[in-house]
Amino acid sequence: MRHSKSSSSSSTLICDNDDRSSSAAVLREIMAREQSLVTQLRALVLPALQLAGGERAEVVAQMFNCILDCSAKAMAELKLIRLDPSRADDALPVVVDDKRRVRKIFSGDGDNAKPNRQQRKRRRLADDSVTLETPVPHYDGHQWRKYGQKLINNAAHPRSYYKCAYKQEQDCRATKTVQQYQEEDGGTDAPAMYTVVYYGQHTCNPAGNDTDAAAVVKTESTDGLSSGGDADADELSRSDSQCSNISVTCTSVVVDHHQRTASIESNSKLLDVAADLTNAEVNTYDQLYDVAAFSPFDLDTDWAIDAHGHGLPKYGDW
DNA sequence: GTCATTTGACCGAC
DNA sequence: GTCGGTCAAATGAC
Repeated sequence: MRHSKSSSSSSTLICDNDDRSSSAAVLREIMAREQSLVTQLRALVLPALQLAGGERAEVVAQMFNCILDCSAKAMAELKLIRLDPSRADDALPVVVDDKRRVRKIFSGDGDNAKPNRQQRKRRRLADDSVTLETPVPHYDGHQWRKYGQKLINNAAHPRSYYKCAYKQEQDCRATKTVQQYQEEDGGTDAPAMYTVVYYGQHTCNPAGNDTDAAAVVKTESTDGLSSGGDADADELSRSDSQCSNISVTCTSVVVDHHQRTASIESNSKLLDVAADLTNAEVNTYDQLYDVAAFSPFDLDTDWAIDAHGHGLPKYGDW
């Protein structure tokens, strides 16, 4: 995480338009890195928690989803500020889209529209996306269905296209593309790296439960405190404290100086979580990145290989 | 038989 | 005209 950029930009978000756009760009970069780290950390932490006890893994999984969701929403808000600087003081989220795309979609209702074809191509602006770089592109907490693959110009590997597995059931329009950009290096144990671009927000609810992760975390926290009566009580209580702090962040997505500070504070808790679970020294975000980038695929028999030859940890269905 | 993936074709954006 | 995103029939795995 680029602390220096974060701190230097934190006081200039609401300023003149140029400074605001610049700060928003810096924040977007920071948050994209944050999302990448959280995604990789989740792939590392959850299997370890699953071995220790499934219930806590479920809670942590919900927390990770909550954090990623908050980041995505904050990113979207930053984009709105960039597109319309007058919105910097407006906390209400609105949907923005490419004007041409909107016109095309609505004109599809016309008599000249070809059946089932008017929305076939919906080119999306880069502003409608979140990009991550990760060694575990297929492990992000959502279920996806591959619907296409294409060779892209000047790319060594094809790009795969995925849509949410609940698109038909719940009309969830989230999609993503996955493209490998770095070969696996057996000499240095460096895993293959992929660029994952997410489009749109998930509107599905796969478990059919209340998706208010903050509320779920709060409930678990109460249970944990009341039931912890042995040597694990202190550890449980400490984890619950982390849950509570993160849930506070997750309940708000307004992007201002206050929120960014809160977000960074919560993410610093991830360093503690990573250190506890990996028995490694994780005091900086660079170390967190190093730990999260470690690939245990070849060491753990509880890892499966998916249809694409990628390692997937087994800890239940998402 | 069912479901997910593959793959060629289609189509809009550039 | 080229490129890239999406569709849908074909194919394969179970």
